[in-house]
Amino acid sequence: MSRGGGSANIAVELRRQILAGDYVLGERLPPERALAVHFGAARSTVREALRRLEEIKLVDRRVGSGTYVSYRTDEGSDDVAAATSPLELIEVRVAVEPQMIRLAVANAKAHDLEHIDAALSEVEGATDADSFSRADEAFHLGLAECTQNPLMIWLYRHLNDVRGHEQWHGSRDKILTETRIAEYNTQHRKLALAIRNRDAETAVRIISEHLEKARRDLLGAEIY
Amino acid sequence: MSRGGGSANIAVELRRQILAGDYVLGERLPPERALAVHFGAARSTVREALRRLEEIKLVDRRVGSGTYVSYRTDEGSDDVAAATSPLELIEVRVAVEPQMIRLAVANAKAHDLEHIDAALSEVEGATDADSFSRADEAFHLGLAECTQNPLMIWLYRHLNDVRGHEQWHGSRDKILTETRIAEYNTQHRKLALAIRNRDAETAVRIISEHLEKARRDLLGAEIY
DNA sequence: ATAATCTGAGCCAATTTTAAACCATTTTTT
DNA sequence: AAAAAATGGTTTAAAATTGGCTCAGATTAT
Repeated sequence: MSRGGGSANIAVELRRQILAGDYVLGERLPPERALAVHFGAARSTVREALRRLEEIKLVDRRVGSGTYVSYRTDEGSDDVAAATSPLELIEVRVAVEPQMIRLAVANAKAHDLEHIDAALSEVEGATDADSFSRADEAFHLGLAECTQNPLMIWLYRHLNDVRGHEQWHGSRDKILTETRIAEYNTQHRKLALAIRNRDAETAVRIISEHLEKARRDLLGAEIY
Repeated sequence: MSRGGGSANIAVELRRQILAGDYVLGERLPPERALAVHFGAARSTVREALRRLEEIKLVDRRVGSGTYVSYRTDEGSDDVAAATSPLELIEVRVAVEPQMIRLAVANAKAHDLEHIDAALSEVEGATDADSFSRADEAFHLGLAECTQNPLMIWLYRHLNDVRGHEQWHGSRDKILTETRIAEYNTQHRKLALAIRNRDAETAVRIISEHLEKARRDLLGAEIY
């Protein structure tokens, strides 16, 4: 009981392309004659393949017009994280965080400072790169929360999403050596202190150094 | 020139660009005759594609004027927009834009500069508060695009979403007097020039003044 | 061998695309 | 204020494109 050869394979390939989003909802597939050439098959064979796709409601065929995709793919996925390089993220953080710290110093409440201290303990207790990264994200988000600015908090959550994207995990282990983690933590502690002391200039200076260091460490790692 | 296709695929491609934010709310699409050349199709075919976009309320067409995007990429940021006050938005912009401008000066390409100039004309041509606001958003987004940093562009799009939120419309007419619009436009023009001259320090100074002025105008309006 | 499938070609009917010209409105320039 | 240019709206007829269909022969799998 063979389930057809050529037409089945063509159907599978076209189905794959549609599901992969190569063709999106409403888009017209190439004409049958063109598909025939492309797949090196007879038009009748392509037609059989298209008939199957039509059967499972993946496409819709109209005489004189064409074959159209009638399947909706998930298009709302976040591809920003994928499109953003580590260096580009640092660029944005350099733009955002210094002024964010200034607002944090100005607006942090006692409750926020406690939160920061808790996050600080967390990040200082982290040993491996993975747990450090997560704790570091939480610490910086804590800084964002100090600003009391919902937009700033929302924004920083998304920066963290980008940080947490797959793409990072590769080089991260190279960057986050024990030495560097210790250095980052020194800066974290100084930063938390400066905020507690309402010392904006010192805090801004430290966060700038912090990010500059992150940038250097990153560039150093990317050489290899 | 995208895929051969026909009006359906032209519509799909334009829809994709609008949803991706390549064209922002209120921005004018290229004229039908230009799109026809670009897609290698007859004007009638492009018109058919635009007719579909109009049908689903993605664009708005005005005789003698052009085809305009009437879709705002709103998703998810609605809650933040509602929770963010005008002053809080300015705070975030103050944090983001100066460094953003620095990156813009460093990375802007000829194509971006043209885009900036077009946006500048648009914003200078605006008379009422509504069209000025939209054009102003497009102008600043153009600055973000100069950075070539996808995360920065994504970020600024969302800042624009917040700006465009209903909450603003109330006080906007009080703030955007003719005098102020003229003042803003003076700064816009100087800013565009500084970027073209690759003069980072001047550009940063102007954007800082620009935002500081916006903050002052806002605070002045909120007294009443 | 037999059955199923594929091939290649031709024709049909429906639909879309093209091309050109002209109009109405808006925008820009003079 | 007037003129020129730009832009979307409309019409028309011809040409090109496209899926639907048939059929005889070749190929392939069982």
